[in-house]
Amino acid sequence: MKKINVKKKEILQRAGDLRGKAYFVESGLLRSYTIDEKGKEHIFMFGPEGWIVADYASLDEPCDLYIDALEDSVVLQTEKDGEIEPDLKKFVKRMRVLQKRVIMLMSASAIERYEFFVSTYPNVTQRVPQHMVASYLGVTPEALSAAKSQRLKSGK
Amino acid sequence: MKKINVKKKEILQRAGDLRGKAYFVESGLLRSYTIDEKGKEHIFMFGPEGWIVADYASLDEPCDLYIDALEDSVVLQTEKDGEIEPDLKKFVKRMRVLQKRVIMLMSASAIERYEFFVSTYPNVTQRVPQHMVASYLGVTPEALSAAKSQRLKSGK
DNA sequence: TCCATTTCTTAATATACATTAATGCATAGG
DNA sequence: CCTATGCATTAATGTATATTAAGAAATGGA
Repeated sequence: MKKINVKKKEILQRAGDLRGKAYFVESGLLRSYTIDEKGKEHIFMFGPEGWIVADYASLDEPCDLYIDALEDSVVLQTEKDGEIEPDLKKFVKRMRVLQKRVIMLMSASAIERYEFFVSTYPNVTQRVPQHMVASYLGVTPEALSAAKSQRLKSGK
Repeated sequence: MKKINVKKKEILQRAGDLRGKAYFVESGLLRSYTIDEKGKEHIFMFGPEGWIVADYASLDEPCDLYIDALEDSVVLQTEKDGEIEPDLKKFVKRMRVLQKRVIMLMSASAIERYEFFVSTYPNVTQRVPQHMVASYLGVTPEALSAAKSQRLKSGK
């Protein structure tokens, strides 16, 4: 637990980093964001005073998010220790699922969402009607059906 | 902590309910979802074996989500006690923000997202450039600008 | 078994949003 | 103070997805 001063535009963490920290914002403003394959930024969250900004990658996984400062800020930096309780660990795991879902909803096309869904829930895909999958993805059943048939045509 | 058998199509929880429970799925399949003003369902998550399904409303707030069973299931129902630690409480709060964000991204138009953002971050709106707000909302700066000017024309 | 209902697909049309481009304004830094 | 850069807006065009509608296949309940 270390108090640090951060200058505007300073980058605290990059995607791919291991051992990401958690940042409690005392004053100023942080943000976390991803950069997609096309180089486009997608802001995951803003962190004004009183908020906590962190990547919910597990301890052993690389981060998905960049974190930087939009204003000069004072933040408390804390290690995401391995010593947290099992209850908390479960929460972190579920936060990560949500984090990925948000990023996906902000940036992915219908077919990309579908492929993400299949990899997240491999054994659910065959157990629910497709219109429910569409509802989960945030698209209409018709759009999902069309996207899937298009994928088949264009190889694979 | 109570083990219950749930029949397919049985509804475990409705939006508006107070004191929502958390459900650990031993076998079968649950889902949680919202219903928007137009009556359209938006599935928030599926809960196959091993997953936990719950609404992240605080204890004193009404739930946002319906929870029902897509297959005959066996679930452990646990009270979301007030006796959780402060650390966990913070997590629940942040889960709720994410939950609302996911629902919003699945169902809301650009201008609805903007209004949601302003109410979530009232004191951030004026501190960040609008193109960053757009990035947070998952729309382009141009689309946000157009949506806002359109709202002005059509009364307020 | 049969019928009603649900589910999936396809197609025509509509629409919200993305993309691209140009312009004017504000701002920060030398 | 001047200039380069970032920012917001507007407009023209393109595209992915929504909407609406219809029909065929699958499913479940009586």
